[in-house]
Amino acid sequence: MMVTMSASAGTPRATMADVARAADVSVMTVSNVVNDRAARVSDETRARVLAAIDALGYQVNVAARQLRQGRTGVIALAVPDFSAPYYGELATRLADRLAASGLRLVVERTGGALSDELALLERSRLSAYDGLIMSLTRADADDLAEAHATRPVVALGERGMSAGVDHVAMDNVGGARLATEHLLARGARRIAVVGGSLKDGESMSASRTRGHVEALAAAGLAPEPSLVIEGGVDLAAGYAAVTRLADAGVGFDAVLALTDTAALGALAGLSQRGLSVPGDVQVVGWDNTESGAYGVPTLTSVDPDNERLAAEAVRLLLARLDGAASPAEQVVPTASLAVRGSTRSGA
Amino acid sequence: MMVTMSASAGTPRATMADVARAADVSVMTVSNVVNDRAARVSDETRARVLAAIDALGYQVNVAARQLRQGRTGVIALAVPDFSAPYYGELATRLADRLAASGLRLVVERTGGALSDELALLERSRLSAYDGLIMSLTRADADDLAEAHATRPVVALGERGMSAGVDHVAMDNVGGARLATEHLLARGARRIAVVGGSLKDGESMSASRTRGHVEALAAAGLAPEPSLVIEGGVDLAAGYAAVTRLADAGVGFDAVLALTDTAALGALAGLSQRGLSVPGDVQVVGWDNTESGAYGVPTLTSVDPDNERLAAEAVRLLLARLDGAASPAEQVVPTASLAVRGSTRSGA
DNA sequence: CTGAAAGCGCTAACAC
DNA sequence: GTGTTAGCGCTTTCAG
Repeated sequence: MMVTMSASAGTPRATMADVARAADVSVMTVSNVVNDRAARVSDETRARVLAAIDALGYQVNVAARQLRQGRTGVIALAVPDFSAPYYGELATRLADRLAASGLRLVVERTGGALSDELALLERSRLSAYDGLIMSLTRADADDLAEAHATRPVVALGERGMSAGVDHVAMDNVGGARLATEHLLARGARRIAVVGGSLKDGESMSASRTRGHVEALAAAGLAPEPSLVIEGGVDLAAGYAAVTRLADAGVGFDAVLALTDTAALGALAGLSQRGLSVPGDVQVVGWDNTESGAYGVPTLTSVDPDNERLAAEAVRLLLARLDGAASPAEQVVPTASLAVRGSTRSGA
Repeated sequence: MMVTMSASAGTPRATMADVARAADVSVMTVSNVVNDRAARVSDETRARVLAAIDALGYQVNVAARQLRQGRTGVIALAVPDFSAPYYGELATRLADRLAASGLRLVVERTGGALSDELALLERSRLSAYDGLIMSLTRADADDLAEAHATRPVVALGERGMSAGVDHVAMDNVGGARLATEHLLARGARRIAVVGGSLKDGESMSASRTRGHVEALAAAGLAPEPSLVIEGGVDLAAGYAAVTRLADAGVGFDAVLALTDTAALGALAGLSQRGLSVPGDVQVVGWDNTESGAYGVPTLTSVDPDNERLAAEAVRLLLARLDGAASPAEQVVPTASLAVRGSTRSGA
């Protein structure tokens, strides 16, 4: 361990009043310079003010500005979990698009509990942002409506919601049908659903499982409950699911994992058990992440149309920031399938 | 697309004055209730105030509070890139530890450019946070010192810095030596360094490459420039590096990738080329991420001691928030090697 | 083009 | 226990 010079937190900041004094103008003129209200200040005054700003190292106090005008220029993205690559890719897409409108993105973690998701909506926290994009897993329409958010909120992802909140949803049922049809066409007959749930409802797990069951039914097959593995959709869950099935002697010839992350965990588990993909077991993931595209083997995955999801979320949010008071919209991009090496070729 | 009820941004918020009026007390009493200054308000008054708060749906205005007391309870983590799993895991560890001290973590992206890293340090942006943990790639000691941050800053990661800023560094040279010795002991003789650089300096690439070269030298081997692949350390870079080497007919029997992400890309590229790991080519990554532990095959990786990195970063930051004016510290946890299936067993 | 006054919502410091 | 005063740093409004 090395020890070097002091690391104190710096000088007390200069205020607009300090700058005004140094430049021998009023604070209002400083404010006009800082905010580029061009028409309102002469070139020569501006130069003097800028020099003073530079000399004092002045920076505006965002808290004061926000208190006065109520805006921050920052949008928050709330995700259940920092670690899943999908959310990282989502954040990247959103940040790029928002930057084009002069807005900054920061990412918060909700922890995936209902109470955490609602806490973010409390005005006390939301007020630090101009708007919120929320990747929901627990909260639903009624929760959001009750929360009476004071800033525009766009819900993203899983749940079928209908009321009061702009929502960019995923094509959960359609995507699961596509994936299942693809597997059936390639000879799979016993498909394990990692992260699935046979419960009713609009949760991500339930609606994707429903799409899967519909596709089975269309092919004259009945779902088998022992192949629907409830639990998480992270790496460990995918790994554990295939390992447990194999240990229990439950036969299966395909895996539909409800996230790419779970699918990668399943690939690891299958490899560990000496099962080949796609020879012994075919695997389909969900989200079409880059991490899946670089899997071994490369991962066939449901593509929820990530670019469109991001584009719509930003469009809806910008419209609200612009003051739009139109009814809430629900947008559901159509899912497709990105076919790669983890499922067999040909039909 | 569906259209439902209105999604306006909600009611104008109630202020403390509104609550005070409703409860027939002063704003100061409301403030005391809201901030749990227990001793200063009777149970009966408190109940009345809480009822009013509930009835009006009051929430404190954080901007006003911040303007007054200068603190926000929020710590920012700045990372070059939202997508790399390593940063997600880092954010998770930091958020958990900070939560134990009642602090919230938000994640910002710097984009990995020097100007972006410095922009975050500008007081105008930093003032929204009580402190900043910065995963540096471009900025160094002098840059940070010049930035005169107004809040405590802890630098994290790659660069060897020495002055003025608390810094939790990685054991770049030591980790690279360990990894290289491990590969040499298992029979590797031609080790490709993905993301490496033979330039001088303290950059992540340069210092890890230096450790690698030192280990080669200790074994009486000379580095071969054609095996040091400059460029990125993401999935695509790892994939492209091994693909190009194979196409060019440059023989290699091992890969030292400077991140797990690049290593996973390399695994994908090797698999695609029909090369077996660890039979034909052994692979070592860096960061010891969960994503590597679930690779196919599971990834041997340099473990920078992630838990300790997070713990030290939080410890240093909390000390500064507490007002510590001690000299800047530099902490360098010792790296170790997590040995898994991508390198051969035995010695 | 420039400035003075008022106040955003809150809390520290001090009365009572 | 509770209230009063003052002011954090900025921008809106209106007067010059």
